[in-house]
Amino acid sequence: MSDLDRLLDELRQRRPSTRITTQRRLVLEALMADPARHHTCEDVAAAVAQHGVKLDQSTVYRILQWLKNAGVVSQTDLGSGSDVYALAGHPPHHHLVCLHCGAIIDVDDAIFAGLRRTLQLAYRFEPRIEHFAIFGMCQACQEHPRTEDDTFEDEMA
Amino acid sequence: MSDLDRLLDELRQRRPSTRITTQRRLVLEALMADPARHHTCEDVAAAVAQHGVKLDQSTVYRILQWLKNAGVVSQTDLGSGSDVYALAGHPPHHHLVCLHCGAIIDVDDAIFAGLRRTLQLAYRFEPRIEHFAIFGMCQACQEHPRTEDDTFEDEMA
DNA sequence: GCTATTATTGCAACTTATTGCAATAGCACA
DNA sequence: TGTGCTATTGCAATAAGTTGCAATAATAGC
Repeated sequence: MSDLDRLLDELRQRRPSTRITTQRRLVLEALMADPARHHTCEDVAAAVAQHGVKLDQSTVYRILQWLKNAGVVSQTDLGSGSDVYALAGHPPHHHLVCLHCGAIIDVDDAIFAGLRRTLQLAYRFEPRIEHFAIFGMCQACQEHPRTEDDTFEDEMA
Repeated sequence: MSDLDRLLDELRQRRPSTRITTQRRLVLEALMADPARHHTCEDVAAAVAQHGVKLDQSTVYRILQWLKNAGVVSQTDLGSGSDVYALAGHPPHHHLVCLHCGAIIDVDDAIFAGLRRTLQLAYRFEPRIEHFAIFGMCQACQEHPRTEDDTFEDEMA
C-alpha cells in the first residue's frame, strides 16, 4: 500500500463520510511528488493536468482547504501574490521574508517554542503555527538601506 | 496645528516628493477619527463618502499601502475575508484568532519579545511584527471539541 | 499668480480566491 | 451487481485586491 493510499485511508477513518475521489487522489499525488516544495494552486492544477485530468480551480482550492483542515498541508502567504501550500513537514519549518529584497530565509520551528509555551500557559490558547511567514528586513538590506517606502512590497504589487 | 497636519508634514519631510492630496488627507482623517478601530477598506471609503467625496477603492488601497510602508498603519488578516487596517499603536497589540469559534483575543506585544530577540541575534533579521494574528484554538473550544474539519474557517468560507 | 513637472487619481481590466447551485459520482447496503 | 443517499465537482457569478494607463492636480520655480 502506497503512502498516498495510507494517507487517504487515514482521512476516511477520521471522518467516515469522507469520499476519496479521483480529484483528491490526484491533488495529493501532485503534492507528494514534490514533498518539500511550496505548491501554488496553479502548480497543483498544472501537475494534475499532466495526467490528462482538468480540475476546476475551485475544486483545487476546496481540496487544499480540506487537506489543510485535516492538518495534512499548510497554507502560507509569502507575499508572492498567491498562497503556497506545503505538505506538513516533521518538524514544521518557517520563513523570514525580507520586505526590501524579497529574500526568503528558512528558520527552524524551535524559534516558536517560547511563544507557543507562553500562549498555552498565559492564554490557554493552542496556536497552530505550522508554516509561518514573518516579514521584516534582512541583514543585507539593513546595511544597504533604501528609502522608507521603496520596498519589495511595492515591487510585488 | 492638528495631529493630522503634523503627521502629513512628517510624511512629506521624510520623502519630499510626497504630495498631500485631498484623498490622503481624508483617509487619514477617517482613520484618526477612530484610532483604536480595525478599519476595512470599505469602512474607510464609507467614512470618506460621508464627507461627500467618493474615492475609488484602488485609491483607498493605494493610500493604505502608502501609510503601511510609512509605518503609520498596520495591515492584518484576521480571517474575516477582508484585511483590516489600524493606526500603529504604542505599544502594538496582537490577536489570537480561534479557528473553531472565531473568537478574537487581544494579546500584549510582550509575548513577541523573545521571538524578536531570537530573530535579531540568530538571523540578524529585523522583524516587523506590528499587528499579528495567530490562529489556533481557544480554551473553550479545546474543552468543547468539534470535528477535525468543522472549523470556523469553513464557516468563514 | 502662472507654468511645468510628475506624483497621484480614477477607471476599467485583471488576478486570486470563494460560493451557490445543479449535475455527478463515491460508497454503503441490499 | 444494482440502487439510493449525499458528498463532491464543475460552472458561472462574486468578492477582495492589484495594475496599466490616460487624465488630473500638487508643488516647485519663475
